[in-house]
Amino acid sequence: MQRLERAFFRQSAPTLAPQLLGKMLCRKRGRQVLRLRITETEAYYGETDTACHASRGRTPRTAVMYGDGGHAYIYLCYGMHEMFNIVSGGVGFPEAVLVRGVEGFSGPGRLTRGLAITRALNREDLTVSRQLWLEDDGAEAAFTAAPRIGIGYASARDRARRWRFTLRG
DNA sequence: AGTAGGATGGGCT
DNA sequence: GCCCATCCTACTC
Repeated sequence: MQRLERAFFRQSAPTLAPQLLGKMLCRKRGRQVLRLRITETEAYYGETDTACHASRGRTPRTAVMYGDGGHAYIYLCYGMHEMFNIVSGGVGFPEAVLVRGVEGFSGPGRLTRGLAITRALNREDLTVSRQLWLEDDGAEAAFTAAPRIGIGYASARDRARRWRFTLRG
């Protein structure tokens, strides 16, 4: 088991998102560590991506996306669902990968509830955290690409982008 | 200071 | 397929 480090997360979101498939999302709970394989991701890429929260510019909420790759961006959706994103790329360009599914939990709201991932972990540095991190166990990961979910407000061009990645098999 | 709407999910028809 | 719970963010006045 190898913890994923900074250089890996500094790739652009559309490149990083499929590479996160098959990696282990690790969450410490008491004495135990839950390790669940990532099965579904989505890329959100820059201020010009009208589906990305940063499309309206930098705000207190989105500031973490402008920071270095490898940090957690966690926000509340529809007043009840915590969404877990991994900031990608380098400093200054806002982008992130939404983790939409892990083995045992399909759906971005369900997996955060199942792993007790809340906004208390917003901005957590996943390269050094003892609470939340990622590991590579060397598994191969074939995937399929499709349009992103729940972004009807975005431009037709951005709705059509195939930036949703699902583990095949 | 007030408010519209959202990167969802479960339950019912 | 439709409805809606539930609350924060960001935009408007």
